[in-house]
Amino acid sequence: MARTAPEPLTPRLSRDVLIDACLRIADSEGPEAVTMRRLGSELGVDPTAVYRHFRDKTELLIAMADRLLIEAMRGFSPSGSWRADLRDLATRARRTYLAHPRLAFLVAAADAPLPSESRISEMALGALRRAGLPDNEAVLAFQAIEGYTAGTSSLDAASGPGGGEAWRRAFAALPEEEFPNLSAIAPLMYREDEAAFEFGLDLMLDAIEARLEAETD
Amino acid sequence: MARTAPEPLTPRLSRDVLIDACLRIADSEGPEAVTMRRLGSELGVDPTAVYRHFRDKTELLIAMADRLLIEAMRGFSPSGSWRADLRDLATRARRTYLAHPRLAFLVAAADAPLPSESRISEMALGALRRAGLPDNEAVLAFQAIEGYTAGTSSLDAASGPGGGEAWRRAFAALPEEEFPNLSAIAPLMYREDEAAFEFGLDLMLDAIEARLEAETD
DNA sequence: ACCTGAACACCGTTCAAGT
DNA sequence: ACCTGAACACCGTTCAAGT
Repeated sequence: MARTAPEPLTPRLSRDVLIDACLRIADSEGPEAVTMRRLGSELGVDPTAVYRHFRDKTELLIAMADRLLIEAMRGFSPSGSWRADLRDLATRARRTYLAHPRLAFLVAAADAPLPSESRISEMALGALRRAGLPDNEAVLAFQAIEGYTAGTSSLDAASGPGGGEAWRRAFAALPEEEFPNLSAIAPLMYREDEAAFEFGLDLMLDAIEARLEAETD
Repeated sequence: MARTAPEPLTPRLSRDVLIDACLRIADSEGPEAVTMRRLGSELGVDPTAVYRHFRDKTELLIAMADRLLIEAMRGFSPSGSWRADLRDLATRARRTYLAHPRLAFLVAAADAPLPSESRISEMALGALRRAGLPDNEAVLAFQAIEGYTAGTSSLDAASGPGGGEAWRRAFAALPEEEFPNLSAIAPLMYREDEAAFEFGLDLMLDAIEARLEAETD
């Protein structure tokens, strides 16, 4: 009798399908929920099937990071203002790191730059050189802004939501004689992560601008 | 017959003894080696004995972080120059975060400020207020500098030693037409984490200084 | 009061086996 | 070529029991 066609030739898994599942789990249940077993259950597949497509979990997460950073930069194009460009790039990266607290660490610990990272670096270095910064300073400024953006955003993401309130209360409760500054300023502390991030970014950009003016004198 | 004295009244464990053991293990084998079982073997004690002194592992690591930050600030005293003070505080904190890559995350995720952190905040806010910054700006500047220092240092610590060399090679190998800036600058990238950190810190301090001068005009 | 030890509910990963 | 499933070597933590 007629035999049915041989078993499915199309693989059920692929790198993209796995990355999609990672993102779905991370977004709905948090990054700590992304385990091989959870991934297997999400896709109705044995947990160890993942190893047919990625060497290990780190390689999978790195691929996810690359996807997220590419997505974050989609549609960016230089505006004519180096300052606006750097702000735009930093803001896009920040949003990604806020949504995925562990991403920056993964990227930093990788043993090669992600493709997305090369593209971001290219764009940011382009902005700094167009601004007129000499190459040696462009590198230092790039590293400073990159570290600031990735670092502060990751730490902001790690601090629990509504954590600011608890810290203000703790600071306000400290003895005034020993902590005169903190006592006085307590009500203002950690109110707006976003404002603090932009303040610090603008400090750096202001100083770069001042440096450029000094050099053209 | 004479009975020996009752069993040892002095506990074999204490919070300080456990923190010491953590530091010994972290320094010699890296932070990932600090497990409850390893802690037990280090002290010749059952791994679960730790729970008599700390609620969970996080509480233990937070106590370790507090110890390290107190140690880092030992001997600091205001110099008369707000700028030198902030630089000194940031450099001390950076050294600690470089030596312990996960510390900043722990501190950020804690549900209350560490005692050491209150003291550091008090000193840094004092410097910014002495500089002449209004309170609302002092808070933002403090948060920016704190995040920059903790963030970049933690990320620098996470990147493998000698990682810079691999990244330079990868950047140099990119197609020049698509990555003109990165190709040109590749040999200069990620050469000196320390120089980049100080460059970024000085950018922020320069901008704060400029702001102060503008306000007194 | 403090520590032990078995046990539980997890991890990432390897490897021989299936289809 | 791709997936399964048992197994290994780990984790943090709980709880009843010992002394």
